[in-house]
Amino acid sequence: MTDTPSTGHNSLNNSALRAYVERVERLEEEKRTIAEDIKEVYAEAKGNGYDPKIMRKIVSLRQQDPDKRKEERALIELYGDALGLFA
Amino acid sequence: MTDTPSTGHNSLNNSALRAYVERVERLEEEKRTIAEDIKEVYAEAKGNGYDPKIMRKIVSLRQQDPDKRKEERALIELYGDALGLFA
Amino acid sequence: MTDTPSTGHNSLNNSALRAYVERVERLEEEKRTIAEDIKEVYAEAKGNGYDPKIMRKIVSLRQQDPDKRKEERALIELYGDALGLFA
Amino acid sequence: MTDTPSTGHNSLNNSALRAYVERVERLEEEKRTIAEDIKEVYAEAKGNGYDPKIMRKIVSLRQQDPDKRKEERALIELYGDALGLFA
DNA sequence: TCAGATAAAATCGCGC
DNA sequence: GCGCGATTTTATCTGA
Repeated sequence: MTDTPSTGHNSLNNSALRAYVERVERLEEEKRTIAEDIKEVYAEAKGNGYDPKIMRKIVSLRQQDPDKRKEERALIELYGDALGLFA
Repeated sequence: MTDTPSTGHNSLNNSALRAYVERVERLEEEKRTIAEDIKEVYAEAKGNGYDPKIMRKIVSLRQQDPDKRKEERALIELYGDALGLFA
Repeated sequence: MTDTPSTGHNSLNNSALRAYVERVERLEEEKRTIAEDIKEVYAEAKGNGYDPKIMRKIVSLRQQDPDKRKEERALIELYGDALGLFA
Repeated sequence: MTDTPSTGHNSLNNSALRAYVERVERLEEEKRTIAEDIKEVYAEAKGNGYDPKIMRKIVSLRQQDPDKRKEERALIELYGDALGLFA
């Protein structure tokens, strides 16, 4: 009495569930691989004297819409100046 | 033989465990309360025309060591310029 | 020409902004303190043989509504069995 | 007419930096795509009556080492019973 | 081994 | 109301 393809004495379609779970798992595996690749790039860059932390910031800045980025920069400047942050 | 209040036949000192857990829970409750207070401050500020997102950045900038902050700013400038980010 | 007595060359009411930011900072400081207290409790518990990771799970389980918790448990059981997870 | 490979009046090798950043960006883009695919799978599963939250737990359980998983389960049981959590 | 940084997951709040 | 995006919390990993 394990799982029988036909009957399904519970309300689950086991094969469908299994298929979904396995698809997710394959995709997660790919994602993990890519994440490792990214780490390697940063490690290599670090080995050549670049600061990975700064690089990460640059990457995230480049992903922003230029206009939004400028506007945000301006606001930070404005608020920061108001508090003497950059004095 | 299940668990009787008096004997304690498993390896756990239940009262000690319970005390730890309850201490954590009280502290977590306090933390939650404060987190809500913080949200309220931002909400109030927003109601008066301040941008909460920018305020959060300002708060986090102010928490950094000024020297570190300046150095990081300079590096971002350097890397960003090298890539034409601020052009 | 409201806010800053002397200069006021920008549209910000500096004192209001400063007040908000400082309120947030005080609250953040309290939150940090409490977070440290929580860590200490776990560290002490660990020193007495309790597993902090498990304790965290227990704390989060206790925060859930009992009915919800039971329902979720049942669903995990159901899905897990369907995939032979607990075999 | 912007960055000249030869002169380098700053300490950065711009092309090397640019190459690293662009490699990261390509990989990040792939990662994002896969993350979206994963969301789609969960959405589709949800459309067929499966609970995505539970599915995520199942996926993460399946990624654990079976022995570790059993041990953790047992500990949660132990601690939970000690606090009357499952009563 | 422990703290700090990074990444993942869960939660929350907004906009459609 | 529901998905989407942002924030926060949790867990993992690295380096001291």
